[in-house]
Amino acid sequence: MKPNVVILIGPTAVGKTNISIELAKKIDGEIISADSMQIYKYMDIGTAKPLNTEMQNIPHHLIDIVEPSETFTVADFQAQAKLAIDKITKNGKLPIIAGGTGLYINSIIYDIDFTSTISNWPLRNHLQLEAEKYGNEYIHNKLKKLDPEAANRIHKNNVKRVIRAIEVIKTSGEKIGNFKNDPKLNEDYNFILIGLTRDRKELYDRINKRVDMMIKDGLIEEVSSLINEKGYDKNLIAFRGLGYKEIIVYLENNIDLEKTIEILKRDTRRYAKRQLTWFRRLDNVRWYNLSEYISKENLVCDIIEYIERYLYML
RNA sequence: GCCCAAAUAGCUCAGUCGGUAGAGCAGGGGACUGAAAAUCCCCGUGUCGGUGGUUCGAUUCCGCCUUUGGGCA
Repeated sequence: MKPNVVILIGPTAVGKTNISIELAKKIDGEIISADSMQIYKYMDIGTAKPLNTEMQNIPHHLIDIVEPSETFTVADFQAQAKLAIDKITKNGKLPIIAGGTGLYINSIIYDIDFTSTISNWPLRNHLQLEAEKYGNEYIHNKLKKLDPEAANRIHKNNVKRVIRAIEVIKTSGEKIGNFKNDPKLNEDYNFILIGLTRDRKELYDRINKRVDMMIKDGLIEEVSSLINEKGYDKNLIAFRGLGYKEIIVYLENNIDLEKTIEILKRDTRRYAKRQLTWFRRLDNVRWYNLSEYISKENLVCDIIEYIERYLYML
C-alpha cells in the first residue's frame, strides 16, 4: 500500500497557509512546507511564516531548519521531505505538502535522482568568472562541446543554468537530465494535487496589501537586525529572497522607502506570475479559484470531498 | 473674461517636413533536474481629446468645442 500524499500548490499570497491548516485539522494531517525561504531561521516576516497561533497545534515540518548562512538545496529538500512523509504516514497521519517553490514540488512528484550530480562550488565560481570575462557565448560554447543537447535547450544568457549543466557533466560524467522529455512520476506515493488560485487582480491586491503589512510588522527591522546585530553577510543566498534583497538595497543606498515598497510589490507580483506558469504545466491538478468562493468553509469542504473521492477510487 | 501651452498605449512621454505611430515603466505569455522568492527568453492597434474645414489623403495644417495646466485681469 503506497502512502497518500496531498500536495497543495499555489502562488504567494493566495491563502495557502490558512487553507492548509484548516485542511489538516479536518483530515488529520501534518504539514510539510515546500518553501525555499521558510526553511531559514530568523527570517520570519519577509517569508510570511505561519505564526504559532495560526498553526493551531498542527505539526509543521521543514520550517526553521537551517541558519541563513547555510546552503540548502532541492536535494536536501527532497531527502528531508521524503523522511517526513514516511514518518507522518507511520504515525497514521496524512502528509500535506504545501508550498510555492515549484522545483521543490517537482523533486517530490517526479522521480529525480540527485545522488550522482553533486554540486561543486569552486567550479561554479570559476565558470562564473569566465562568463564575466569572456562573455556568455564563451561558456555556452563550452557546454556545447560537452553536452550539445543541454546547450541547445538552455539559452546562452541563462548563465546560471549553463554553469550547472557544465558542472554536472564535469563532476559526474553524466548529462544533465531533461525533465521535459522524460517526466517520470515518482511511483512510491499516491499524489493528490490541489491547486489554489484567484482572479489575477484580486491576487495582486492581496500581494500589495501583504507587503504593506510586512513593512508595518517590522520587515525593515528584521532585515537590519539580521545583518547588523546577528552579523550575517548581506550577500548570503538566503538574502536573495523577496523582501530581503529589496530592503538591503534600501538600507544601503538610502533610497526612497515608497519606491522600495513599490519595487517589492512589483517583484512579488512577478514572482506570483512565474509560480502560476510553473504550476499550470503540471498534470492532474484539481484547481480551485478562491475568488469564486464565498467562505473558506465551503472551499475546504469541496477539497475534502475531492480527496475522499480520489482515495475511494484507488 | 482674455492670452499661451498641452491632449498619442494602463502610466510618463517621443514622433509623423501630411501617406493611420514607438520608447521606458506597468502588464501578459513561456522555460525550468543540487542558488529556484533564483535565473533566463518572447510579446506593443492605440476612435493619436471631439467636431467641422483644406486635401486624392489629416493623428499631423486651419477653425470651433471640451478638458487640464500656466499666465494676465
